[in-house]
Amino acid sequence: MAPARTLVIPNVKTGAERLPDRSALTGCPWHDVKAMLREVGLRPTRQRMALGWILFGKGDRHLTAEMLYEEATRAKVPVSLATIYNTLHQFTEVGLLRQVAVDGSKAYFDTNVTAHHHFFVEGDDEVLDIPDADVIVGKTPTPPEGFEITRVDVVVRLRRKT
Amino acid sequence: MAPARTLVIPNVKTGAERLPDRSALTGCPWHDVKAMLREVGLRPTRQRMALGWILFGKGDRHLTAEMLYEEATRAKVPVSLATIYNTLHQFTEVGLLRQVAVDGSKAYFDTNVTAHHHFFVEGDDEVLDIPDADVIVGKTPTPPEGFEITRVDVVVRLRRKT
DNA sequence: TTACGTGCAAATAATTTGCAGTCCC
DNA sequence: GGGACTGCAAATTATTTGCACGTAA
Repeated sequence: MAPARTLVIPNVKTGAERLPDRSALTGCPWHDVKAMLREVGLRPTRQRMALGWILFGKGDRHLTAEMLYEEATRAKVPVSLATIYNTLHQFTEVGLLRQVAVDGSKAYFDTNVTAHHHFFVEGDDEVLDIPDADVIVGKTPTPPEGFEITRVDVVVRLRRKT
Repeated sequence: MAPARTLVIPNVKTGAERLPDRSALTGCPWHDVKAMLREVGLRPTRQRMALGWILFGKGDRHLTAEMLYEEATRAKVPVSLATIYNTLHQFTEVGLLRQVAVDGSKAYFDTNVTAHHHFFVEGDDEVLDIPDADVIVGKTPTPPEGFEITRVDVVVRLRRKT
């Protein structure tokens, strides 16, 4: 009997609560990104448009700043690394992205901001979404006195079979 | 055969002056640091002894390299940061420590190497163990073809109640 | 003795910041 | 035009490395 999802993640968000509507992103990416930026109150500049396009133009992605920089460069979009970092953080603040801490060294940004968890492939340093129904946190632990839970992150670390 | 010898720690002037009962070393089956190091094949040098003492002398701990460095310095144990890093990694390799990736920026080392999960206090950047029975990963997800699971990490992020 | 350890300082890697110049509204 | 945005380079932070010297077995 498929019990209802046990995973309950208290999604305590400050400020703007609504998740940006990306349902229409299948259409003209350029137009969509501009609307998306307007919606969250970010000025649709050339570089933010281009980065938004790269980020949200092809499904769920997990990128580091460096990866996005290379991709932008490859796409002939001249953006500085500093702007990449700024943009990633701004997008995260307004809820367009989610930062995931899978690996100690670098920060990954996830275009899927709904509640879900991750595989992390050791060695390749690759991040994958875990299919939604696949991980269940049975019992959310009781936080210590005076604290509240902001998020529960599950990282399933993988290695290539020998 | 002499019984387990007193560990010689140079001039420890912190509050924890007394020699801890080694039988109470939670998660550490060895009876003293020297034996512990021998057992894992590491030469018991002065600095490794001192760091092992600090790490395993008082229950489960979550330390960064910087924290351990400061504590060693405070305890009048002259150790360089490079040696701290070397030692932490060597200890991790032989299974005395476990590295936890809770926060993107710095690496935490946990003296509790048994299977368990963590609270992470945002802002304070503090790491706490979650009581053993408190989190249950109900269903381990199926890894993608060709991969096997090495570990499942659960991080429950906390914030101070306002 | 001699290989393993250690300290120091310089080298990397990831990210942030200061500030002058640029561009959207 | 003015304030938001961007780029560059220099600054920070966390960690690693190269190499001469020290020390446990």
